[in-house]
This record gives sequence, structure tokens and C-alpha cells, in this order.
Amino acid sequence: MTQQRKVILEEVRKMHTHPTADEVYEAVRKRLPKVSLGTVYRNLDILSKEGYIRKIDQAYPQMRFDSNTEDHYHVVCMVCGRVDDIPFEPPKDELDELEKRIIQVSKYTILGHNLEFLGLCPVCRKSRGDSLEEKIKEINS
Amino acid sequence: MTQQRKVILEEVRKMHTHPTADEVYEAVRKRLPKVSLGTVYRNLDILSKEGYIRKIDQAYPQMRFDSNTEDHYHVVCMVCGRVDDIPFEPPKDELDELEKRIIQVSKYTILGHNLEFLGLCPVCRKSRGDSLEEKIKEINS
DNA sequence: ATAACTGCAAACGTTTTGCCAGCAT
DNA sequence: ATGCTGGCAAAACGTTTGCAGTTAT
Repeated sequence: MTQQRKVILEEVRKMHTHPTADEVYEAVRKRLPKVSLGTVYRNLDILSKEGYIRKIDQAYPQMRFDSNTEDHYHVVCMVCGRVDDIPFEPPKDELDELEKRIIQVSKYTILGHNLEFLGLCPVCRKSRGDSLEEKIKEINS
Repeated sequence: MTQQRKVILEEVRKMHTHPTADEVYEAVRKRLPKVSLGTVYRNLDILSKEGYIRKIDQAYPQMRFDSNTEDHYHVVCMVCGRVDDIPFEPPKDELDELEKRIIQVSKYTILGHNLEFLGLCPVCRKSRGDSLEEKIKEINS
């Protein structure tokens, strides 16, 4: 845990705004003016792999498009990025209920939601016979 | 609806793989060899604004970081990108139930899920006194 | 001595934009 | 004529990487 890493973690912990890398960089720079953006990215990555922080929504490195405009959910393969539909009806009642509670508490206007499941597609699950644990390590590397 | 736009839409409708822009470009190029990637992006954008297709997960243009590594959900402001925590327990039973059904049907190995609510934060909701409908238009422009 | 790490700058991949020409209203 | 659209190329954006020097064991 270097000085830079320590400061980066401290700053992320201080910020309750779910900062972007750039926002972290700006905050860290006030304490370590010579720090580079590369170092911030590198350490945010390390810190998230070590479980100190979490990346929010890294599921889609690229934008994807869907000609089905109905409400439905997806499973995303964390290895190959493949996206499949989930052939279930959304649990609409539960989600509507949640949306109502959010509106009451947070003062947000809620316009919709995303629910996606992350995992391994059948192909990636089987490839090279690796164990599930090794797969998960691979995803996090 | 130009020829290019029509072909792009047809190809997205043919592909049930939730293609990336590049994959659409490759497919369209087989029919319109001179089409440019810029045109594909422009038209995918237009088609999604007109409701013919959907972009999957456009919530986070940038990666964000969270020092709270516990399972919890977020609301994302579609105008300013602000992310807030939802102060509710996840509806764990329903989601576990859903995960089980997905495993049965899709053969995916499910490792987790994202559930996020999209809307307008209190600040953006109020700014300039616009109506909600105008706000939504603004988001889609 | 060795390994991990930094700052810096360049590279990268995806997406957006500016420009000018062409097409449709 | 006017405005939307296309192709092309360049720019922009967020992120990653190579390198040479530094720091900490």
C-alpha cells in the first residue's frame, strides 16, 4: 500500500458521490499534486480487485443494441460479453413497489430501471475445463 | 427513412445477439459496402431515439467507483449522471428466485446482478422549471 | 537485488464531429 | 432553396500501456 494508493482509497472513501476516475484524480491531486491520471486508474483497479472499493457497472465495455424494445432483462457473460435475453416476465409488482419507495425517500423522479444478471455463458463456462473458481479469477484479472 | 437507415434497422432486427455498433457495421457492409461506421453510429442513435431499437445500458458513460462494497442499489440521474444510493435492502428473495430460474433455463452460471434505477435527480428535475415531458425530450436529444 | 510502483507520454478502442457533397422535400 | 443525410477523416473521450526512473522491501 503505497502513499498514492492510500490517498486514493482515502479520497474515494471520503467522497460519497460515486466519483468517476477523473473526479478521484482531482481530489487526490490536491494532496499529491504530482500524481498522474494513470496512477489513479491503476490504483482504482487494484483497489477494486482487492475488494476495497467497487466499480459500478462494468458489464458493457461497448454499447449494444436490441431490436426488442419491450421491457425485458438480460444475462451478460463476463468473459466474452455475450448478451442473452431472459425468457421471464419482469417481476413488475416488486419493481414498481421499489420505485415508489425510491421516489418517496430520494426525491428522484424515476423513469425506469435496468436489471441485468452477470455470469458465464455456456460456452465460456465449459472452455478449457477450468474450474469455476479459476474462471472467476480470470474475470478479475 | 433512407436506404442506409432501413438496412441498418433490418440487420439489427435479424441479429438476435444484441450486437455492438461494429457488428452492425460489419453486417450492413455486406449489403452496402460503401457505408461508413459514422453513418452506422448516427443511425443507431436515431433509431433508438425513435424507438425502433434500444441501446442496452447507456447509464454509465464513465466508470464510477464506490467505497461501499456491500450489495446495494443505485439511482442514476439521466441528465447529470449523478449516482445515489437507494436506502433499501435489496429484495433478495425475489432476485435469488429469478437467478435460480435463469440458471435452469439459460444454462448460464450466474455470479451476480445489477439493478439500477434511472431518473432525474432533484436538482435536474427542478432546473429551469421545465416540464417533465420536456426533460425527457432533453434526455433523448 | 528485487519486485512493485510511479510519472509521463503515447497508444488504444469506441464513439462523436466537422466538412462538403448529394438527395429529397 | 432548404434541410436532412451520407461518406470520409479527424477529433474527442475515457482508459490502458510502455518505459525509464524511483521506492520499498
